[in-house]
Amino acid sequence: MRQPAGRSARRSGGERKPREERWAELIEVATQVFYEKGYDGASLQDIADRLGMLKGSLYYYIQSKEDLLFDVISTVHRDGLAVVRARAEVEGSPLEKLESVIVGHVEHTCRNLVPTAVFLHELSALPIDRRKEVLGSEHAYQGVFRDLIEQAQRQGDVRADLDPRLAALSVLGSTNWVYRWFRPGGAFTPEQIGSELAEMSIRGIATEKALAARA
Amino acid sequence: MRQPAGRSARRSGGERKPREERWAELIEVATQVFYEKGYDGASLQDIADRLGMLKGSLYYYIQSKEDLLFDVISTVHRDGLAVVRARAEVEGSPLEKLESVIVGHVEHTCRNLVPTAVFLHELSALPIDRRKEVLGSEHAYQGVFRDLIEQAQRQGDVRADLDPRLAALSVLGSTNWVYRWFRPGGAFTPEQIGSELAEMSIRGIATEKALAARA
DNA sequence: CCTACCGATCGGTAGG
DNA sequence: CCTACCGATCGGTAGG
Repeated sequence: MRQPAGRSARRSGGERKPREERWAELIEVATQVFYEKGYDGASLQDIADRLGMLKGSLYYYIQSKEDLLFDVISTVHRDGLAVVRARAEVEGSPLEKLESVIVGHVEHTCRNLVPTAVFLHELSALPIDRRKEVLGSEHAYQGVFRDLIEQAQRQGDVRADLDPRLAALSVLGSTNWVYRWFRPGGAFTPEQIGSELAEMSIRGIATEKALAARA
Repeated sequence: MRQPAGRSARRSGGERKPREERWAELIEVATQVFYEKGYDGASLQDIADRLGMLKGSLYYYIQSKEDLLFDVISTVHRDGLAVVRARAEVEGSPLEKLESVIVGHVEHTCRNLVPTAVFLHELSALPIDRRKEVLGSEHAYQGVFRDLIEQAQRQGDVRADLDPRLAALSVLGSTNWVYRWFRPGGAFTPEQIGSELAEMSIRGIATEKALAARA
């Protein structure tokens, strides 16, 4: 790790910032620009402009444009996965866990709208090996939902005739879609959306027995 | 409308085709390339290569790259909207209509996977006026779902405490998401997916009374 | 449809 | 971080 050099000429007279701090700014700006223009539509020039540096100077921090996308995507995916896994491990029945997982997932999505949108839109811009590095072995995210649905099904809390994969995809669709319409300060809070979507999802797949016991 | 000129030199010896036929090929190829690479990642060179013509020759058919995207997107949107509107008008209760609309929407999505994916991913690449031209006044698509949910709610078939907008977005999320995981020849047929997603959606929002009457 | 081009911009690099 | 640069490619055009 090289250290930034000392007193060279600056572009707009600002103080040079520590590497870590500048890196954080870089990622924040890159996230925003990828969100607005898409990965391919965004240029390093756009990003450099907003940071007040020259395009070539970005290579002091990165090896390639792709590094920026990878950081944005892997961070939001790792954090989101941690949220749902934590909620899948607390005390409770599988159906109760699933409800909590859905709420956590939706709230995390609302609170990380921009990086989540980049993740869901631009994952395909990563080469396949880095894509796998992000997603982990198997569909980790999807697996959390499907496993809980299967467990709930064995307990008679989810309808027996339902395919757990299909049910998981239905729930993930309903919840992930939030990234397309949620607006901070809009008609609904993340908590409202989380609890309402969870309610609809649970009712959509649960047995009458489980629903009666819940009330 | 100019007619293609007669006997000029050809690139690979093939016969020159009628304008309409060639235009259909152009759109088909463009749809596929936009799907694979995204609109910004796709070049007119890519498209011309697959058609066996030169990049500049594309301008015999189009005025700009954007024309291609606009055609792809407006066609699939128009067709999909026609499907759900037709099903919203047949005989039946609002809840029955909604179920039919969901089935139709999902099956249309499965059978038009590639253009649907381009629509859902690249709409934002269109300038705002052409975007509005595609979507029509207000959110036409979303409106079909929301209106039916509101009507069903007035009849006591959808839970009274549910926000119809939120419910519509939940259903649209679950069903639109199909474009990300459906594979022709995979584990599920479009009919299966349509009927299962509809079942989950209806159960998720309906009152117990309506569900009992349905069975 | 092809020939033959153009200006602009892209991601990226050597050297300091 | 800046200076100064490169090869490649982009969408698009004039003229036939």
